[in-house]
Amino acid sequence: MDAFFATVEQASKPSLRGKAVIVGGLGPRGVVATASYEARVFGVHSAMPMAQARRLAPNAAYLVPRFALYRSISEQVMGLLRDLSPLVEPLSLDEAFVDLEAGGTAWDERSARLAGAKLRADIRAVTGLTGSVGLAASKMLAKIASEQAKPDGLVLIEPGTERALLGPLPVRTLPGVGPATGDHLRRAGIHTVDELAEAGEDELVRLLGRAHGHALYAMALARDERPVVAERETKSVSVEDTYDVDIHDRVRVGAEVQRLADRCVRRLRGAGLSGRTIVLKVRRYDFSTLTRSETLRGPTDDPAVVREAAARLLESVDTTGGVRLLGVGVSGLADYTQEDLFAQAAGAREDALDEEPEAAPAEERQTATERRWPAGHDVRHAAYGHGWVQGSGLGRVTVRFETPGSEPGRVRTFRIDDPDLEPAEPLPLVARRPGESERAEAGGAGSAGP
DNA sequence: TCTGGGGTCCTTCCACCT
DNA sequence: TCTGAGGTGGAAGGACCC
Repeated sequence: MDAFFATVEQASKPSLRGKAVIVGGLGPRGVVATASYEARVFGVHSAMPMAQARRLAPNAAYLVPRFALYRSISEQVMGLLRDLSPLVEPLSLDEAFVDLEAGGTAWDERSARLAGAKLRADIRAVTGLTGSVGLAASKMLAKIASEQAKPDGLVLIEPGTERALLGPLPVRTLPGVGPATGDHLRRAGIHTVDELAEAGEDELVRLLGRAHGHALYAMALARDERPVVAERETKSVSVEDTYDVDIHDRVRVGAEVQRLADRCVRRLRGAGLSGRTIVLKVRRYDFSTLTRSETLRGPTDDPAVVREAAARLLESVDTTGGVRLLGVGVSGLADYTQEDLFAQAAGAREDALDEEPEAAPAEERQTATERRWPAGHDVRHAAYGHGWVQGSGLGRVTVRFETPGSEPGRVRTFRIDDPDLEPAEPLPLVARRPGESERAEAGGAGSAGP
């Protein structure tokens, strides 16, 4: 999908179409999750600090992500992919590999192009959004082709042309070559994929280590035999929070770790999992990050056990100077627990989790009324109907009244405690016609969160 | 300028065992 | 009895991806 989060927001908000839209964390330490193509013209891109984005594109629309909505649209698209083949490997909410051969698509250029074109048309019909398709003989090449196809295109790499196509490209084009590896190679005088291949396997292993060196050499020769894997087991579950202001108070740090442990266990249980290794992550005031971990005798999903382990791990960490991020994770996962066998926790197994619904820390410092109006979220007004929050502050909330199918709408401002105004569910991006398929129904606003 | 959140995989080091 | 090799598991850190 093209600039997925930003495109969804433009589709649901007519006044933002053709405009610079930036989705991400809006706090003082937020970063850009997705920038619309209009915003990229100003130099804004993913992972950029939000403060920098605001300087580059001061007039862009800034919105917080609505993951529940993105997830529901993602499910619609993944459904279309599974219509093509049983072998679908999702990479993220907006990207997946599909093994067309396993789905019965004939192994020739024309059939592949037809399948890709039909998919793009289906995605547009079902979601109203554009998607790009890369067709090639391997996952690496399909990925590169899809990058070249963006936005709203289809690129096919013909068998036999792979090395000629890859050769002149910068090494950073290859998946797995990030800033650090890119720098490393540049210092060794390697800039293009051709130069990577010329360097030879031994040299790459010497430079980058065994696994990375072998893998990169194979990719430079356009060799990639990795199969499309439909089911991937989860290996770890973790939660983390970056705080708007560094935390210095050791007691508060301890309390935050306990909250994170509870949140992590809630996620763990939600997935029907338990785990043996508890990991504490601390990012200090100077951005140095350290982790401490402890492996239990058996897997647990007991909040008390995870809390205790996290607290023990925290004891070995110096937090003077302040912490900007805390995280708690569980790995070594299993789908059973051994509490009964090993009695990790003395005393009764308590389920304090359900009793204390907790708020996200970024929201914690806001008042209850302010918290109801995050920028970009949907609302309904008793008199004016459906709209979305354009901004709020100083006791006021500004709402633009429009829907995915309407013309750009008008803006009105209300008091944040206006009784006629309430949060609303997102509307479907594509109007449903009578008798439309189950999938469009299931993927619509119905399953999206508040 | 000042760096999110949720993951995966790899490397290095160390302890322990055979 | 001492020493070394090699495997394994855990801990910690780093790179990368979206």
